[in-house]
Amino acid sequence: MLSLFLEFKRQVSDALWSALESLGLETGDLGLEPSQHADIASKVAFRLAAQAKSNPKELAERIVDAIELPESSLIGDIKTVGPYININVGRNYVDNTVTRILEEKDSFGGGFCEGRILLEHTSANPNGPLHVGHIRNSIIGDTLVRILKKAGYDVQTQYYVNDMGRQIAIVSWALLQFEFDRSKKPDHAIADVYIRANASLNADPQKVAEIDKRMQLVESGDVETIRSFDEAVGLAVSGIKQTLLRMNVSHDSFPHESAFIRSGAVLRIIEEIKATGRTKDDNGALVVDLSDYGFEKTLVIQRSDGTSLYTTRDLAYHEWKGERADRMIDVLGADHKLISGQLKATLNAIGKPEPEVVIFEFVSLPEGSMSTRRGKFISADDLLEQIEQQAYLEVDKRRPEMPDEFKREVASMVGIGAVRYDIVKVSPEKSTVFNWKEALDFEKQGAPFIQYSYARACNILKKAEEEGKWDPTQKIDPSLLTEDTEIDLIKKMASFDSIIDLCARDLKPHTIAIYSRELADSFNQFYRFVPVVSAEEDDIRASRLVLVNCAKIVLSNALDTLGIGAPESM
RNA sequence: GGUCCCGUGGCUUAGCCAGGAUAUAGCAUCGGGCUUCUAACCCGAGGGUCGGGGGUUCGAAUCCCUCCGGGAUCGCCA
Repeated sequence: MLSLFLEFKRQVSDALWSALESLGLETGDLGLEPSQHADIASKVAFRLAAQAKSNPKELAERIVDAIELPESSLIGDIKTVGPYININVGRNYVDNTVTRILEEKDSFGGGFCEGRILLEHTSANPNGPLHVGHIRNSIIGDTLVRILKKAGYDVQTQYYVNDMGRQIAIVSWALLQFEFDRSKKPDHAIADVYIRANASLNADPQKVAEIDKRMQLVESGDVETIRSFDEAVGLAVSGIKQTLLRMNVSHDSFPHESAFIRSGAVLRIIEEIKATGRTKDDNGALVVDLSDYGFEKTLVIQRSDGTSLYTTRDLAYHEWKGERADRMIDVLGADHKLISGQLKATLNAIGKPEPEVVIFEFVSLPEGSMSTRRGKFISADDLLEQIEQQAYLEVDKRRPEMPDEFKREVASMVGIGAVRYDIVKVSPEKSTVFNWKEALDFEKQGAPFIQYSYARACNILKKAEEEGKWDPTQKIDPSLLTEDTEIDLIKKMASFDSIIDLCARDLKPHTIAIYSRELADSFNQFYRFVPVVSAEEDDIRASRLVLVNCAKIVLSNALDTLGIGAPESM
């Protein structure tokens, strides 16, 4: 079903077009935009002033005079303010919104897109635990998944497992050299031996030959080497999965790079690229010329020892994905900008569909960039542990009378929510520096603010129910909702689906984070100024209770889209 | 050196792609509000050369050029 806001916008466009037509004016752009002065505003008078041989202010008035509105319009009033045409929604829009939220409940806000999407995110090398840089990928990726699902797409998520790269050769070698600490979470124990192995390889460069040997063996299918790679990867991935699950992130499948070697897909795609005539031999390595795509340097797709590279296997992986989805989306760190551009160009050159790539900039530490190899990182597990402890203290302070189980449950929701919100609220293209003080700060107007609004809505309904004042089946009249804060809240809720639509199109998840905060803000305004349970008249109380129920539904949907828990009490 | 991203009050940040009405919020600071549905809330105040300069335009945080600062990257790592 079309978004009410978009339907309103369409009606505004229609009304303006026909008004312009009656005035004999033409334009390609009505200059419609949301505005702080109206629900939507048009700047069209600026553009057409010259054509109409008039000044913008006068023209705006003439246009508004020429507008005719049908009886059932969602448009309320149209006014000029100087050269601007300000359009507000009408009662129909407000009433429809309430009705629609009650009907659609959990599904309110989406369902207007269709098609299959394969979205890849996180895909961190299994050489240690996820760190605070990786989870920016996970959180952006998972939020996008939730947005796209909400929009109506059939979304499958994948974590592409590097089980053949140099790092993994080092990890599997490390497991033979050093003792693996079974008492630790396996991804952390893997990092320990990986860091030791790197130090050892640095100290004695002759050992590097052993790593090269292992890479050749694994690619040629040596059973024992494959087994040892698999063991290393399995240990790391099992730990990574636990961390992701703790953050409400899950993947539908974990395709392994090696599968594309063993299926022969890598060799096939190399042949396809060769057939374009773009390849040449460069000191024994096979390289692709992408200069016509703007890449000065060639792309290596086969080493001089005949083994494949990450890029080659990634090409085969994307070919496979392209055959199974209408849209492919990859969430990648800024270090992948160049390589993903080359990947897209190569796919294009062989006539295959290209992925849409969402790039996020790095999270660094005050002392510099993070590195698993050097052991310079803050693990996601550490962050989650600390933030949940911090959250527990906050709950304990505010609700000392509640049982420990309640406190832990809320602390978990609030802590995880705070981490997810803090990360997703910032545009992906901003690079950030991790800071413990800020990461553990609950005073910011972030996830807890939104969760608290939800809990407040739940509490009102609970209280009304206890007093026998709440009957969810009762028919109400939405037109009794006339307070400014009530109308503002309803309008804000109405725009949820247009935000989902925008996010699904632009792949910018921070928009939904900002919307959710604004929604909570609107609810808090309503909460502050309008009594619900204690409202004097029965029919007004009933319609306000319905409004609270609507807010509960939309807040819950928004939180769900952010992957943040919605506590009924906190 | 080339290429890409970022630069908005003390700090964090929206708006920029599709240029227009007093530049968005939060934190911090200062002041006010709990006998009324949980104050993880609400109200108010101060605080901004939108990195610098130039250009396009009736109009630039937004588009173009240039410089400065930060991040990323520049074939057989991923």
